[in-house]
Amino acid sequence: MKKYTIKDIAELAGVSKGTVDRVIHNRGKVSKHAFEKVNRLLKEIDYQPNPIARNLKNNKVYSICVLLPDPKKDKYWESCVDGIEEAVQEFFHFGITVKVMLFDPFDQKNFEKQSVTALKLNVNGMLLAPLFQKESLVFIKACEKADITYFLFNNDIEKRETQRFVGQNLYVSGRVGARLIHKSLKNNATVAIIHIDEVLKNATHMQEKEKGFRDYFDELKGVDFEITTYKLKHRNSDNLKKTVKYFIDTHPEISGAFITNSKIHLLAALLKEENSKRCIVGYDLLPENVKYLKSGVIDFLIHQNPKRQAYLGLVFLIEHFLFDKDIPNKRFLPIDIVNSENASTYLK
Amino acid sequence: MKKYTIKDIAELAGVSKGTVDRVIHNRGKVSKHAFEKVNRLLKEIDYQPNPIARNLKNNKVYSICVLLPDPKKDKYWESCVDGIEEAVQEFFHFGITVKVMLFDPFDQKNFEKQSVTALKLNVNGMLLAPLFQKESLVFIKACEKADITYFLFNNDIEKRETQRFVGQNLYVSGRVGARLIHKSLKNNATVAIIHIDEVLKNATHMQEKEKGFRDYFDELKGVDFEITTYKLKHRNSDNLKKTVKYFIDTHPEISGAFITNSKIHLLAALLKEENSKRCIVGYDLLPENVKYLKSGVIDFLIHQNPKRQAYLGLVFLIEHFLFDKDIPNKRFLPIDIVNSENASTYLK
DNA sequence: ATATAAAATGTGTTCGAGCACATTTATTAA
DNA sequence: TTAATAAATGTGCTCGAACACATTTTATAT
Repeated sequence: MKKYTIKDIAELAGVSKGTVDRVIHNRGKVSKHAFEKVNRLLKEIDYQPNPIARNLKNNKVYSICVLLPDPKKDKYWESCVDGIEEAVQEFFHFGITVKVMLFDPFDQKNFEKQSVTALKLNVNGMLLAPLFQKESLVFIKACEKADITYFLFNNDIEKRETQRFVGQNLYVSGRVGARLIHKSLKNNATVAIIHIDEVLKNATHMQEKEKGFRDYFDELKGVDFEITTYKLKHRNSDNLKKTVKYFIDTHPEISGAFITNSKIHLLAALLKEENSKRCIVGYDLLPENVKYLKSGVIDFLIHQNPKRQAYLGLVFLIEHFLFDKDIPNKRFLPIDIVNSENASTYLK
Repeated sequence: MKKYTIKDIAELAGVSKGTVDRVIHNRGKVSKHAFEKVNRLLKEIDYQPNPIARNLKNNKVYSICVLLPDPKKDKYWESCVDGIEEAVQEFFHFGITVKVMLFDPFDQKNFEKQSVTALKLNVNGMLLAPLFQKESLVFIKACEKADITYFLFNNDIEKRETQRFVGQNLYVSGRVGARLIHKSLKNNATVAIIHIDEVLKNATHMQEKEKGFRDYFDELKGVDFEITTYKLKHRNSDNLKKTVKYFIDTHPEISGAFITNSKIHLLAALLKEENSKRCIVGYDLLPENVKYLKSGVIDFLIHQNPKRQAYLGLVFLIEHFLFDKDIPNKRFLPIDIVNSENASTYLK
């Protein structure tokens, strides 16, 4: 398995390396005869340019902006920063500049403001967690207009032409939660789907999870689960706690609960002791959540792997710029089920 | 954040790049004065050589041998080949040669024979799945003597000085299985640990899983699980089926079963219909196993990710040779819990 | 036929690290 | 002091792709 270089191809075709280069890059200024001869050889040999040499000379500097929610406002996003860091480290020598911009996940206006600033940075690529549907769509259109290559992670948005997305299939994710609760509770039980502190207008991802959850139970035969959806929504965290407590006190019949985001610790904090007759399933390996998982209050967490999502999204953009790789269409990541025993294997 | 080159350092220190090079690689022939000046600068700047340029010139060709069980004899190993393929593809241009050697996982003599052949290949590195404890230890000693850098994957072996291993923590893996069964069956049940078709003398990995499984239940309070270990061992697959069938017929009281390897489909084939009062947990996403997972006969599979294990093991060796990276000590991979709903997210 | 433009092809430099070899400077022996 | 030797330092080439620029060949106009 020989490694062919441009020089090898040139010699085989009886031309100079300049001509081979022109053929490879379609720069024109090549006679039909030479073009065909070289092209045939390239195909025959399945020539792959040496990626090492290719990037040595590369004096271009590509800039990418990552637009994601402020981890201070929602800890879920903390590990994304690690993933971005990792990718930056990995491609440091290739001339990649990454600028991280944060926005308030509870404030559309702030997102709009930050996205306008991001556009002004005049970057080559944009990695975005499109929390707000409508505003994100506007932003993406603006990126297209400004010839900025964009990529989405965490959640997808509807009504898009392109398919540039990395993350989990949230519908399937809801089904996974349903299966876990079903297997734990057996037939006949009262189950709650709980959306905590979400702006539902924009949170189609919550709805996707709910749909998957409900579909799973709808498809079952011979069992009788009663499923109700609850929305606990408050900005103020003290208020939220009161609401959750009230909710728990007034719903003693619920034996299974599916909390559709990482806020599950707010509910777990009020449940305290382990109860093997109950099944509580939620999302994400926040330290708070893992604590309740290990103490047995939470039974399962679904790991959305935000770190890997951010890492991969960034790497896709970088490799597109550096190596002309195609940007992938909808890359779905594994949906990891975590219990008290395997939690530690996912943390670092 | 400027990218410093050897030339930059040389200019700053007022010496030639040759001197800087000698300092970096400790080749000597440098005056104390120059050495210190350059070294101070290197540290101050935190100089990192450009990995691209570094490998361009590299005319050395490193060879690695992968010694793993024949996937034809045990399908578990099939996906390892994909992982190896992936790594080879990724590092093709860096001058890496990989030779895969297969051995019969049920025949120690064959392993010994193949390992002797492998040693004769005169490779730089060796990636090994050390199924047979004693023989593998002998082989590793031989590698050390022949100055071959080795790395282990899938299972570790005892009594080694070095810690070069990538795979899962099998003790933890057993605990994960136990937690799944515990959560599904609640208090009081009869549970079986089943080792199918294993040569136990060498299969310390089975024992690790069993220990984790039992420890989990031993640590529980106020519950009464009865746990029994069964060994179903036959080379001939027809015989095995008969044994399994006999086992099932004579143990109707068992409501939970933990099968410690990928052979779980042999048992599942005889269980047929779904039963929500039962909990069957096993290992690995073989097509056969996934089939029974989706039909509800198997409740959970623990994914050992052999593809990633082989991939990472190979990459560690390659990066050690190419970039002088340290070989990692015991890299434990996540233990993935798979049910009927998230299975597809792990398959390609 | 010859000048001129256009097309095709070839040549040479660059990127950064690594290493062989050339050159300069310091040290020791005669 | 000078020659011989050792130590220290500098120079220049290589890897493969990319691209600017030089040169040659072909086509077109006068």
